[in-house]
Amino acid sequence: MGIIRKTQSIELLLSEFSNSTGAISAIELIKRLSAKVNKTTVYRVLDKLEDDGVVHSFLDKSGIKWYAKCNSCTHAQHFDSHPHFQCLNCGKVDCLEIEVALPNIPNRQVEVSQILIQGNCESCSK
Amino acid sequence: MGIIRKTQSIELLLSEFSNSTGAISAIELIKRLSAKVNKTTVYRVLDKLEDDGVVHSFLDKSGIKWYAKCNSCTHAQHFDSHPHFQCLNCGKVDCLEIEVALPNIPNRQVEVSQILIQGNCESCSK
DNA sequence: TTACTTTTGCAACTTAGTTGCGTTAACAAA
DNA sequence: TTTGTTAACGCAACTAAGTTGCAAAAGTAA
Ligand SMILES: [Mn+2]
Ligand SMILES: [Mn+2]
Ligand SMILES: [Zn+2]
Ligand SMILES: [Zn+2]
Repeated sequence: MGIIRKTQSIELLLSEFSNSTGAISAIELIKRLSAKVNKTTVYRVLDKLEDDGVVHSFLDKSGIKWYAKCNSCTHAQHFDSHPHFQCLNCGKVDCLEIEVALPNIPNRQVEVSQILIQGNCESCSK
Repeated sequence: MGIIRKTQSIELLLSEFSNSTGAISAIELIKRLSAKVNKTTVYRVLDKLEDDGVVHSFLDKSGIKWYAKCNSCTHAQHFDSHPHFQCLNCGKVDCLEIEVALPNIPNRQVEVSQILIQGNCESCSK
């Protein structure tokens, strides 16, 4: 079940995402909002936002959770199956709006795929 | 620093890998060897085997660590950058010996990429 | 306001993995 | 075969991300 009431915590989380282009880790959000929102609430709100198609989540190489805004997802369907890029220098993570074509895999039915690419971002590759 | 002495724990870990075609999670290895090897040792041996190019590791969707045999890697270089496949039905995980061509990503230097594909394996897709 | 129900904070818990340290066991040299 | 060196080990305690249960607080519609 998604979001039903417009509460302060939800507004605060949403404004973090609207002030940001890239992805934000759950840990970073907890840190940023620590004065105003409890970490349990942060996790719970993120869950609900994801459930509603407002944000999507993925894990980085060290297994921690990141969230980014969705473009046109709904409670019924998530379309965000794009790769994510993590800069090995500055740590920034963002969504790549590109399609990666997976070759056919013999005898296997593909349902989902997650692609994490690491390297140097635009600002860090000079 | 990699493996220097051929100890019992190392032999036991190695035999788990030689008796298996797919990947094995650290947790599963700890469970299987719990009577003979301490979990700290399991983690430390896996680290060293990876360092020596004997196995490679990756995280699954829930962030837990899996290990699989390498083909022709060494201490100096890991060549295993293939995708991994996890069956959503039986949980089995294995290496896919295929190449996935990533499109060029504007303004970014790609160093590494990790691809986890999920779906139904050969035995589970009937 | 009131009544109802969702959402929140807090503390306690879970789980995968790590660290420090004293003991054990490889293994090379004697 | 014994001995000395030190890598590897077991154990207990710890870390860190995320989860759970429950009582209190805050939305919302009446
Ligand atoms: Mn994304
Ligand atoms: Mn592999
Ligand atoms: Zn960068
Ligand atoms: Zn299967």
